[in-house]
Amino acid sequence: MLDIQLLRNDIKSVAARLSSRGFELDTAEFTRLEAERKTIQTLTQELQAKRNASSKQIGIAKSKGEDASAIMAEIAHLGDELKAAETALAALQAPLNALLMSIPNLPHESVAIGKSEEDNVEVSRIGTPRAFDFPVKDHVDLGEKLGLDFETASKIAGARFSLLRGNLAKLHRALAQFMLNTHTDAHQYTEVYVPYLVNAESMRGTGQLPKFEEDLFHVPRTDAEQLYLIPTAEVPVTNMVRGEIVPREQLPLKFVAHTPCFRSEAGAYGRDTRGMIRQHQFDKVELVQLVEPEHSYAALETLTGHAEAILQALGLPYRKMALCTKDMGFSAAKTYDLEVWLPAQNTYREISSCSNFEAFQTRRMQARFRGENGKPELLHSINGSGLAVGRTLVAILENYQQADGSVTIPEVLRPYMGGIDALVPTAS
RNA sequence: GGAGAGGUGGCAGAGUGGUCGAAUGUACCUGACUCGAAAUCAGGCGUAGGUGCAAACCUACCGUGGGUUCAAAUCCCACCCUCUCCGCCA
Repeated sequence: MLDIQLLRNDIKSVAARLSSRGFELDTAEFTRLEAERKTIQTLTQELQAKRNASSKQIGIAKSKGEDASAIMAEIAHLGDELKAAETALAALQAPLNALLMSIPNLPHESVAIGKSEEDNVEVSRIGTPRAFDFPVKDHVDLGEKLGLDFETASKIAGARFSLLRGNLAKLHRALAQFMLNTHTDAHQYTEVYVPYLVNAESMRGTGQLPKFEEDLFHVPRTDAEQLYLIPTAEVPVTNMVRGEIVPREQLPLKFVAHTPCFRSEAGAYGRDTRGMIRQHQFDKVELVQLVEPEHSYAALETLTGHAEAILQALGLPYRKMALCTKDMGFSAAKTYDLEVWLPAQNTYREISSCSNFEAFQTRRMQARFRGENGKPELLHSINGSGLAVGRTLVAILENYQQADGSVTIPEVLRPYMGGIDALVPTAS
């Protein structure tokens, strides 16, 4: 959510910055609603003030045993008038608030203006894709004999689910463990274990609601509030500070969580249907930081570096992309995507997305700290995948495959794998 | 699942219809005393919003949402959450 003051004071430049990301702000509508709101709010408050003053007089008169019927007669008509004003005000504030909630974040000034993902800027390219002297297989073909089973998953649940067996499942677990240990030990994040089902308020806090309801899995309950399956650990972790005023000396807050993520992929029919690139359920290790505003862009750089450190330790070639205005998510002010090399697709594919949301999320959730002057100020939130576990597994399979269909296990993962150095295909 | 208790300011805790945005304590800030500190004394100390150049004034908020009333922290209804005991349970 943007600061409404910004819209009141300088809606033209806000609209200009928003149009760079393809969002056309209805400035006429906002200005109209806002002008009406001002009039009606002032009127409402005047009526309330009158009522309060008179009620006080009645109270004083009665406590002295005097007759208050004169004052009471004077404001007898006030009730209906006030009720009408309050109703009118509420009827204005609802659409005003809905409009405000539907406006995406302003892109940071360093973000390239673009029309599509074609305009994203490559910041760096690390590692060299390996030269293969045999025809490369993709992770589906490789996985067939290594324990990757889509048929059974689809029998159990349906399309866009996967099932892992044996050492492949263990490798998946090893990746998550390795990432968690690296972030807690080397990068000083606090590990948290969080709910995978959250309430609507939390979804509003991080920006999934009200606009992206169709992307979420719902869990209706007969005798209780509806819950949602988390699409990313960003939701429960960032909402830890919802409504809190964090003591300044505790900042920055740095959390890491390993959770499954659930996405309906409603708008993705037909895209990435092969393999485990795009699933309804996948695991992710998520990094979240809550920092003072002046440090948030530095924090975005270091957090992105923490995600990169995993790719580097695993020896996976990747590139770092600075997303252009059009390709960024709704809540982000600036985003880096990390894209890992997938030899079978002969391309780089997103494996991590690291964003600075500035105060966009924390304003919605009123997550604050006490600034130098003692006044509460909004925190900035930053998060990023460090990394998506399923896609990392895919990258390992494809980049570390051997001619015989086996897959070498990267050095750093072997301690988590009981010392074995390769996944070996089954005979059949 | 059954029975009960309760949600008030950073914390504790009073307040059952009227000068209550809320006593008191504590924490915190400022000042006085002190060489300094402690103790003591005095003052200050919630959040959001509106009008205004400002000073200031006004409005809302006592778990959430409705309702009754001239007036609600206080009465009524619904919901959410927490705690205790019993039962069940990974």
